[in-house]
Amino acid sequence: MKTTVPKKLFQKAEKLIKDKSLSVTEPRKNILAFLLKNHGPFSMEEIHDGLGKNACDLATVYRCIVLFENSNLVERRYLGDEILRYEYKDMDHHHHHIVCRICKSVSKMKYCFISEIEQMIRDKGYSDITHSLEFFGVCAKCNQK
Amino acid sequence: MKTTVPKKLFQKAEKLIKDKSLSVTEPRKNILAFLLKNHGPFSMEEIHDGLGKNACDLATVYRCIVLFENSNLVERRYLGDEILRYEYKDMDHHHHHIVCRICKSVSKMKYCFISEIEQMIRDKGYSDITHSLEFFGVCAKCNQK
DNA sequence: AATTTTTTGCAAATAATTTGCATTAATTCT
DNA sequence: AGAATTAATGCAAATTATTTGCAAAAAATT
Repeated sequence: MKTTVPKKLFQKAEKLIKDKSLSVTEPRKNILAFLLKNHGPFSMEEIHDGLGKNACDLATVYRCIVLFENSNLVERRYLGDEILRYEYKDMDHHHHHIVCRICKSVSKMKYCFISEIEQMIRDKGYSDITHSLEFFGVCAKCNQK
Repeated sequence: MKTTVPKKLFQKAEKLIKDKSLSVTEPRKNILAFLLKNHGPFSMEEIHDGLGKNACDLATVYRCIVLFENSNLVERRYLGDEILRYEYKDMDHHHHHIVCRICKSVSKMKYCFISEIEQMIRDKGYSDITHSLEFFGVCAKCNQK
């Protein structure tokens, strides 16, 4: 991954962090800017590598991602293997993923109509309902082989 | 957990294992019977403990569960924390879960109408589609406190 | 600019999962 | 059914992933 991140995204990252009243540090800016640039989701290691070596310690990635997750800036994804991955949580673009079981490619799915189910759950007395929805399959390319 | 498992379930477990042409061993029977008796889903440790001490080694639980998963006898669940859990995969009773974010209680949800989405994904060239769908919220009890 | 508070890097600790291998158990083959 | 073969298990050790303590560095506050 390891791509150059435009200055604009650093500024956006900085603003997002500030708006959550978190202190703005180099590692945090780098990590969030990386996630703004690249859709992911990425594992901790992938994020660490993506920043380029010596950007910050892996332990710092763990700490920042957990912080971002608690601040609702980052969303954790479970994609069927044992690795947890993270991506920027864009409130305006709720979506899910389709993961190929063979090549592990991930493609975005913007459709999601489970609000009816959520309403049912709300009727049972639950509040603050969220969901996790991912699809798995064998993609067209892998089917050809 | 650690409940006594009726003989009938041991026999059912044995049959299920045999039908997948896997060798039938004590640990495998115990583990599957435990999952037939208790809904779960359970972590590796919970399964191990549930069998009663000295039933088999924890490493054996890992090996058996992975085997069962590959044979489609057991289903892996991601419930929002970092622990993966497993339950018996009853082909006739596809379902999902609602997890309370506070007390972690898990309740079953038999509703699932995402076949339309799966069709869309199929149209994109994917095959063998499955999905993972879990809901999270704060349950009625926890809301009272 | 100085002080206080928070975060980071590094190393070490912990926890989770996997593996090698000798032993034991299950299956297969007379 | 019993011997031979194959596969699974237990145990310990190795590996991997994640977390933590603490001194140093950086950010926020004054």
